[in-house]
Amino acid sequence: MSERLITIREMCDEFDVTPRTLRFYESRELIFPLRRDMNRFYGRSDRARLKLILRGKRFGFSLEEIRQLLELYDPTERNVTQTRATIATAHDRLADMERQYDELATAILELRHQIAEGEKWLNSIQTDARQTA
Amino acid sequence: MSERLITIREMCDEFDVTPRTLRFYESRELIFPLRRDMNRFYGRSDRARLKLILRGKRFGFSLEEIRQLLELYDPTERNVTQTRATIATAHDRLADMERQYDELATAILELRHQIAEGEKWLNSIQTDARQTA
DNA sequence: GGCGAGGTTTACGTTCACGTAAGCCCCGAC
DNA sequence: GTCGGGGCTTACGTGAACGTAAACCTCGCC
Repeated sequence: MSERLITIREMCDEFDVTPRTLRFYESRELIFPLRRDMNRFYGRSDRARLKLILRGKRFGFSLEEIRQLLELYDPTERNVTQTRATIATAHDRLADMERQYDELATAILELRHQIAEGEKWLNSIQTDARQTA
Repeated sequence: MSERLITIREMCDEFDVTPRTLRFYESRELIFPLRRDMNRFYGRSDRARLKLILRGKRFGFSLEEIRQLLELYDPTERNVTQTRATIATAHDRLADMERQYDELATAILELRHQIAEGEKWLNSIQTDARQTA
């Protein structure tokens, strides 16, 4: 299938990150670009993983938590006991995310309400100004 | 109404944080406990604010972003231009949260799928073991 | 009256997730 | 040939969000 490999710069442009960030993620074993004479080349899998990494970060997960989750998405040389552990922690993360989902719904409603209140207050001030004019 | 004031220790127990954390939030002007002869006493407002702070943190917001949001929830001496700015950034945060809400829904579905795949794989291994036995 | 528990300030230490700078290699252009 | 551009490693710096230690005060209690 001749995987389309891209350089670190193309990767950075595509995902809006710095080379330092990609090398850092690699050092933490979150991505595994192909190394050819000292240079890095990123394939489809690396792009998929980076996408998941950035998404995980937006949800407030640490890189270590994300690394554990990535093991689940990656069907490389699975060991049974290892996979069991991965799935167990994945269940925990899933529970976290479901809790966060509900909380987020509540927070969004409350924030909308507060914004509406604030705007109402601003309008009342405007009205006062017009009346006293 | 004789507001029920609680000590720093009670506050810590109620929200599972350390005294250091509460003092730190105070130094960053996120909460404003009453000071009586060198001691801190927390009221209803402080508890409400701390709840919002901890929730904001779970969503990945920085303390500074949270501080700005808190201004919206707090109707103390509002200035018009100030409130306008607060509401503007609140709209941004709201957009962030709505994006995150949608992303989270997708991520949850994908994670559930991956967990199911992992469990299916584990079962297939179990079956192989039985068959080869 | 001493002392332990709980509060306070000040200040340096720590972890995470990178930023930034120094120094080196290699390659294509001028 | 050299020179700039891009990539590499190594290593120290940084901001956020606290942890932790030192040194103090004060209150209730035996």
